[in-house]
Amino acid sequence: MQLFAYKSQLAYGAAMALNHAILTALLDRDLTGYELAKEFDVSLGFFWQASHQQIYQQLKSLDAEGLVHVTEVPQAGRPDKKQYGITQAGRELLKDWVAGETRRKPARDDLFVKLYNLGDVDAGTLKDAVQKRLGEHRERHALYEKIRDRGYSAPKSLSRRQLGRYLALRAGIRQEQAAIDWCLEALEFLQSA
Amino acid sequence: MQLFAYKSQLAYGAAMALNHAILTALLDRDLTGYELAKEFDVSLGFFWQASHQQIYQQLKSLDAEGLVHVTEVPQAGRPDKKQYGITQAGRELLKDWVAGETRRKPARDDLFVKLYNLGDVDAGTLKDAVQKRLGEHRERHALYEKIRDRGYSAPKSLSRRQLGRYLALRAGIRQEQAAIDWCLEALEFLQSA
DNA sequence: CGGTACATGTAATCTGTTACATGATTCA
DNA sequence: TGAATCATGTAACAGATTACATGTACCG
Repeated sequence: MQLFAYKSQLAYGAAMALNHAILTALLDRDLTGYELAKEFDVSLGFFWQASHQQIYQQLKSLDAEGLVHVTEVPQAGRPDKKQYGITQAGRELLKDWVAGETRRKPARDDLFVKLYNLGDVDAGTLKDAVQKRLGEHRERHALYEKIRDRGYSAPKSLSRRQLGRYLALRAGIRQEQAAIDWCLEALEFLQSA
Repeated sequence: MQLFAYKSQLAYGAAMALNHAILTALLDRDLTGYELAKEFDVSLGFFWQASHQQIYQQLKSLDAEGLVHVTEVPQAGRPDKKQYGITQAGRELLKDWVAGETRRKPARDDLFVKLYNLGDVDAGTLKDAVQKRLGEHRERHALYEKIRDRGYSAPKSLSRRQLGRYLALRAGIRQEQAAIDWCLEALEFLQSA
């Protein structure tokens, strides 16, 4: 019964879900739900976002499946906390997942769907949306570069573990740069539209 | 009661959903569910993907909300079809949506989460995943360029409607190019890891 | 006194995916 | 005969979002 539930949810090659991201975060060190939520606001969260509500629910089910273990830590003055760590079963599941199929998530960006409406709406509205997006991409790009400068100044001599994170960061930097370039191009066209 | 349901689902500034993409597709001309599904395999579907199952369900609820109208077209020899068109209410809702907030979808790409596992798994596995991804991006990039060459050779003299589509396509081209460049960079690093 | 950080959760709803289901026509 | 195209759907489930809920400690 347990086995069946396990198989159906997290079998080899299963689609990516928050579960795998949480287990990945726990490879480094044991974390509380709260700390995990913070991790998903930065770093890993740049590539897989999740809210604290989602995280607490997933931790419960990961625990039920034996993929993480919990230690309750009583605290004076503040709420008790639960520290989660990855189990051997969790590590094995992660490895299988990494070795399995990697599918691209279907693209879903409303800005581009909105652009399909350009013939029927005020161009200024869309120009503003692109302008706003430009700001967001610039901000994110700057953040990524800051992280790179601080922690990855010598990419050729990184540990395997660090290299993975560095490559993900490089992907982020390139994505943001491409988005910035596109916004500038689009704004030029929209200027005269 | 009707109004309440309408408000809660598609109010001004509401989050993007398939509904808006469907209404956008219907701006051009009336379509059947089947044709919409095909549209979501190309063109609009590059920026907002959807399966036929989802589309048929959404069409039903869009009809119930008066945002589209249906004409049943009996056919000899093949199944009858239902042709959908956007209503005035649908057009207004779309306009409000375009004018409303445009939020970035949270990034969720399992490839990058997998890279965080590089310290604990065989590098070859991840190299293969990046290699595969490279092929997908190259294919998609080539497709976008083909579409551009065929329909948008003179971008400076496009109609407003065409310009919107062109800019979305340009975004796609830039995204794919950035992804290709990243894959090549990553492969070089993973070669020696 | 108000805001932020710490700390954890439930419930309802919405959205998307996968599996299942049917049936004719055309082309190789 | 078998695959592709046309044509439409239901049901179950998985995953994500939003709203709601609670309470302490510390800093300004």
